[in-house]
Amino acid sequence: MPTYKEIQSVLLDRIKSGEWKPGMLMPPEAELAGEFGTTRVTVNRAMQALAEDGFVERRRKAGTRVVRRMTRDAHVRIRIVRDEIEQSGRRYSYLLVSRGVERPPQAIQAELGLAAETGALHVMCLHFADGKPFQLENRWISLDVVPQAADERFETVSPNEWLLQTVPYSNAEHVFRAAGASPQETEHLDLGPNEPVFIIERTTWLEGQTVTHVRLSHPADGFRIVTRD
Amino acid sequence: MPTYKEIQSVLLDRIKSGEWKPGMLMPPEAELAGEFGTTRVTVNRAMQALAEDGFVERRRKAGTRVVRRMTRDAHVRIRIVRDEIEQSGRRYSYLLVSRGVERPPQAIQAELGLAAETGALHVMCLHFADGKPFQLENRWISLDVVPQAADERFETVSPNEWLLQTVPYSNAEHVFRAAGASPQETEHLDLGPNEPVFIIERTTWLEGQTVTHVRLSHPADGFRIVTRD
DNA sequence: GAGTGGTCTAGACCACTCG
DNA sequence: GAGTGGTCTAGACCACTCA
Repeated sequence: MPTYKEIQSVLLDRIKSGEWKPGMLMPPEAELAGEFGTTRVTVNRAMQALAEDGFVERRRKAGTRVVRRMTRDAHVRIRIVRDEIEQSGRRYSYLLVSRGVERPPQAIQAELGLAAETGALHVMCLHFADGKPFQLENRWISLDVVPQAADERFETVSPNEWLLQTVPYSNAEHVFRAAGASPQETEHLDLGPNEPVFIIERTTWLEGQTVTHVRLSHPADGFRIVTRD
Repeated sequence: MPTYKEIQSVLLDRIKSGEWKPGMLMPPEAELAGEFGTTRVTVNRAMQALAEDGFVERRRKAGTRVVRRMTRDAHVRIRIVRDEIEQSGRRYSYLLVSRGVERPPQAIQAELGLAAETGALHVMCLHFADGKPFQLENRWISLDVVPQAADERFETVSPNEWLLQTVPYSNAEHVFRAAGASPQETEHLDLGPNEPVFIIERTTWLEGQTVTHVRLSHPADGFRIVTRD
């Protein structure tokens, strides 16, 4: 008697091998239960897992179809920058560049959902790998949502790590892009003017309220994002 | 009687609100089943979903713990370049630059897992948005794994789309990075020398065999990757 | 050894949606 | 209306692993 994971794997093989082609209707659960000598519930569990993984689409009455893919999904795991540097065997160091409450530029203000007059905590800092600038962190924190940040100096703990401790389960959206180095990036990352940088922008919210917006800039050589799956 | 999804959502709220903090042991399934007035199986389904989403870790006898996160996961959906351009309301066009069987450079040879003497199909082509170069596709295809590719001219269908039709459920690994434009990119993408480009490199395999390796280069302005979740 | 999660069965009812 | 998936229950046995 196969487990649902074995069934899942067999069904996936049939999809990958082309026995069941994209767009095709798969047999109903009851029929597969008969074939595998198991219950419908077990087959159901297997097919739900396939649906979560994006291989099939299921609708009541309509049945289960192999998905026609016009996209590729990839998963990215972004580590705390300190761990990323240390796990690659390099020495990590940290430098606070500036910290203060300011009125953010309009784009950031909109992103944070702030009223026109409200200030936010602006922190800039640098992360080094073996003494070389690795990442410039340019961050705005909403003091409405995280008032505790006002008491934190960020002289030894980076806002990145502090926020992950303080607001561990916020949601986030990331933008990855490339650009020529801005004057600020040129200066702090020790680059020539307009040299390529890799930028991650992240906006983080908790229960509908924006917590923070950050721009993480990296010299293009020595930084890459690798997906898993 | 709550459904497992309702239970999942209640448990997630307790985690997000900090009632159950990172590292904490959660009550056993049997106890929660009592609390929710349902069966252990239903609670189990809810907690398995939380585990798949990365919020908790479960071990027999040890119980279920809220995960201590030092990472952030993000999901990326990469569309076929034609869809990406057309869905943004721009006109898509395609140009084949070159196509032929060649001995690939060593790095690609290793990536494709080819013997030293073996050739592979090398295709270069361009994707335009409103007549402006949007993406340079530089691809190597293993003829051992996809012999049908030898008969395909790629004059109107890009290798990207052809492969997605032909080998729809291969696995892939992506690398995202930034760089200054190479001479080739400078020429085809209509850039100045060393202007920033955003590069996606993708290696694709099917049942342990490498199908293809591709380098997709984009002018940095006008290209970004946005994550979902 | 004993507590915890992993999974199965058999039967049931419900919810959706296609024709 | 009828076929399909979504989910629950009650009970059971097993697999792991901590103390």
